[in-house]
Amino acid sequence: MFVSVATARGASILHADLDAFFASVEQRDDPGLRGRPVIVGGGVVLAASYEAKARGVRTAMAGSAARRACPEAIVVPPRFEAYTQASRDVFTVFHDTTPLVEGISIDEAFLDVGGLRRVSGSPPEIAARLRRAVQERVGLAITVGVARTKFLAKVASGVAKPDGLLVVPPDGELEFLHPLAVQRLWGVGAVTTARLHGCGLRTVGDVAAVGEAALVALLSPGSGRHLHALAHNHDPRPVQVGRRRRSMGAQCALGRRRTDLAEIEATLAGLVDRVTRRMRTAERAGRTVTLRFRFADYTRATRSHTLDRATDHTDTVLGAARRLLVEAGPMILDRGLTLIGVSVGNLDSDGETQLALPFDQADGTALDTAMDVVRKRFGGASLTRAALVGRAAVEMPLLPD
DNA sequence: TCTGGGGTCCTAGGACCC
DNA sequence: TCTGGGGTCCTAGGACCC
Repeated sequence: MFVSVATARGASILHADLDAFFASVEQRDDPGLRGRPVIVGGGVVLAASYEAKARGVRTAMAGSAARRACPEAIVVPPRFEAYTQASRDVFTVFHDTTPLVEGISIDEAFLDVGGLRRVSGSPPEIAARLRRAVQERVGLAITVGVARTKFLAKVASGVAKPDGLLVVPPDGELEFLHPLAVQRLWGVGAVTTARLHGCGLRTVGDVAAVGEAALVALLSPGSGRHLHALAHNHDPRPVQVGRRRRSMGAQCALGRRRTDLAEIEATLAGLVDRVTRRMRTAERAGRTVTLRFRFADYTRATRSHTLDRATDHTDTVLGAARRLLVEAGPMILDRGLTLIGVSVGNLDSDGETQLALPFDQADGTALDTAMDVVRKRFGGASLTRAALVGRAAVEMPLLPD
């Protein structure tokens, strides 16, 4: 594990987000699709080009509804290998910009460029150069938000889409934030939006004007405090380098036809094989096997079992999955299974982890700060080596006791 | 309109231990 | 015989994200 500590000054966090990613890759690779409404995916919309979005097509919309909204749309099947490669190419550009990159998903990442001012220029300059580099080297449009915190940088890129750049200056944060709709807050989805609207809270400013206790009472302790902090622009989370996934899974929609347990078991075996192969490739092992079910009425259920020790063996995972399936058998037959998934969680961490921590003072205290954070986060882990990297980062490999 | 295939994090209750 | 508080782990459900 490594820990890096970077100075936080000014608006130095970038949130870079590719525009309509899957659809943009399709338009890049097939000139005949450029400028036209493109839908990726058949049964459900995985991605829509901006031309299709302008006609009301939305991600996750049912394919039939999308075709009704936009009959002239060109529907193409997804090419996941092409998207994975494009993502790798874009992340190479990110890593050429700064070592402090936190990948969020296949098409977005946070970059901390606070320590690069003397070498590479101001964060807005770096952001503009990053956008040009992604366009020139990968052929894709990317939107970048620049702010003092991750949350604001993400909100900024959301507002700036598509193909935009938006800088939120440190002295203009609340003026930017408070007029926005509550849905712009990270973690506020349909359910929370409805609850807030029910109380007459429609903008971030409205939420900020309500006390934390009221938000906690309305939502839950966790999300109430979270929302209160964001509305008041408190987001101390650092850019974390090298976060590893905590679970790996695979799932398969079965359609509405009746299936028997033997058929489901065969599907499950295929899913387990897929997941454990990926685990072995990634050199990860896990302990908790979870089955995920979705039923004809779109209700869901999960069943899980935690093994004594972590494994990546197909047969071990399959054995646990089969037992869970048998236990769930009556429920499945009763409610009509339409989707089955399996995932393995509790993945051990056997490699390097990097944290980037903001700190206010010069390099001497950076190390102390980092060690405090590491002790809190990793408990018994001990620091074995520390090295200064550049002017603003400290890297420390850790070994468990 | 009738829904894919990935993931993350939070909450809450119960078992179990000291 | 009747009784505490705190902590961790496991399971299940749910909201949310891309």
